[in-house]
Amino acid sequence: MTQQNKRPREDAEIVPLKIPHGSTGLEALTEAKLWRNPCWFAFRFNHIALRYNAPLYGWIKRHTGLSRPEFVVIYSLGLLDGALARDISYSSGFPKNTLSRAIDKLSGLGLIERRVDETDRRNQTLHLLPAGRRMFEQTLQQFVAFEERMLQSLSPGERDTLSNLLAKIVIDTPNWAIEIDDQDDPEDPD
Amino acid sequence: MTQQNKRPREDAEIVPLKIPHGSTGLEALTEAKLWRNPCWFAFRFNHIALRYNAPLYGWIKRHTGLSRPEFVVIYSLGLLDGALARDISYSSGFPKNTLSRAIDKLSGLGLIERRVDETDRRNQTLHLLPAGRRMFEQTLQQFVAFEERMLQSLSPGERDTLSNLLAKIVIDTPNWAIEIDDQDDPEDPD
DNA sequence: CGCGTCAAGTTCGAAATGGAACTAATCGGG
DNA sequence: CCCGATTAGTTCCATTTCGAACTTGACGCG
Repeated sequence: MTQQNKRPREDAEIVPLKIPHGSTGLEALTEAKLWRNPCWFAFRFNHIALRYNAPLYGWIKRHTGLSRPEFVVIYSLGLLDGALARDISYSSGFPKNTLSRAIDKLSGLGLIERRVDETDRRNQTLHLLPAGRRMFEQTLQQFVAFEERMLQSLSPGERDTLSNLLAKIVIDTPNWAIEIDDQDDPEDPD
Repeated sequence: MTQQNKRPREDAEIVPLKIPHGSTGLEALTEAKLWRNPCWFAFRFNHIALRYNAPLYGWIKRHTGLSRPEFVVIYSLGLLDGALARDISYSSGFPKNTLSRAIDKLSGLGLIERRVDETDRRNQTLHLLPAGRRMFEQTLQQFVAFEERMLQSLSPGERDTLSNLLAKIVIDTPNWAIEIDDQDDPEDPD
C-alpha cells in the first residue's frame, strides 16, 4: 500500500508487497482485519469496494467529466432504459436528491432526457439520448476490463460460485434494511 | 431502500418490495443490474456495501455520535492497538486527511491517544484509551449481529466458501491498484 | 367531490469529504 | 555532512453530499 501503489512498475511481473508481518503479504492491520476480524464479510466487501470505486470513478471523472452518481445514472439507463429516478436510487443506494441533481446535469448535457409518464404524472421515465448511449458503450469496456482484473485471482468455477453466493445475499437485502431499523434503541443507553 | 427504511414498522414480519416485475422479487432495474449486468461483481458488492454501511453507521452515529471514519479508527485499534494512521488509511480506504481529523476528534473525546514513536518521530502510534476500548466492545456485538443478519441466507459451508473467495481477491487488491493507474490515458480521447 | 395520506421529485443549507499544498522528520548519495 | 527526495501527518478550501422540508400529483374514503 501506499508505498507500492505508485511504483513505476518495473515489469509486467507483479512485485508483491513488502511482506511486512503476516503470512499473506499484507501489512499488519490489513491482515488483522482480514483474519482476526469477527466481521470479515463487511471488511472484505468494503475493502474491495473502496479499492475498486476510487480508481474506476476517478478514471470516469477524468474521461467523461461525470461524477459517480452521474455516471451511475448513465449506467443504469444503459442496462434498462426508461427507469425512474426512484429505481436508480433504490438499486444504487444513492439518495434521491443526489440523483435529482445528477439527472439535471445529465439532461443539461444532452446525455439523457426526462419524459413525464402521463399515466402518473409524478413519475418521469429517464432515457438515454444518443450521446449518452455512446458514452455508456464506450466506457463499458473499461468497466468490464476492471471487473476482469478484480476477478483475475479466481478460476471460472470460483467466479461462478462467488456470483451465486453474492446474488443470494443481494436478493435477501431488502429484508435486513427493515430489521436494522428495528434495532434503533437497544440495550446500549450510552 | 429509501421507502422502506423509515417505515414505522408495523410488525416484526417483513413486507417485501412491491415485486413489480422479475422472478427474484426485486424491482426491474435492480434485477437488470443483478442478472443482465456484465459487471455483476461490482454491482453486487457495491449494493451490499451501500445497504450495509448506511444503516449500520447511521446506527453508530445515533448511538455513539461518531461518524464512519471516526468509528473506523476505533474499530481498527480494537483489532490492532498501536497502529498508525497510515495503516488505517490503507486498510480502510479513507484518505489520510479524513483520518487525521477523525483522530483529532477522538483524542479530544478521550477515546484514543497518540504516542510519538521515538525511533521515527514522524510516526505516531494510536492507542485506545479505556473509554475507547469500552466503546469498541459495546458496539462490536451490534456489528456481529448485523454481519450475521447479512449472511443469514447462506449455510455455514457457503459462508466459508465466500470467505475464501473474497480473501483471495482482497489479497490480490494491491496489484490492481497499480494496473488501474496505468490506464490513465487510454484510447478515449474525448 | 373534497380532504387526508402517501409517493416522486426538487430545493436548501449545514456538514463532511478529499485533492493539493504544506510541515516536519528521515533517509540516502555524493 | 549537507541537500534532494520521500514519508507521516496536517491544514486549507472548493466541492459534494445527504437529511429535512417542500411541491406537486395520485389515490382512497366518507
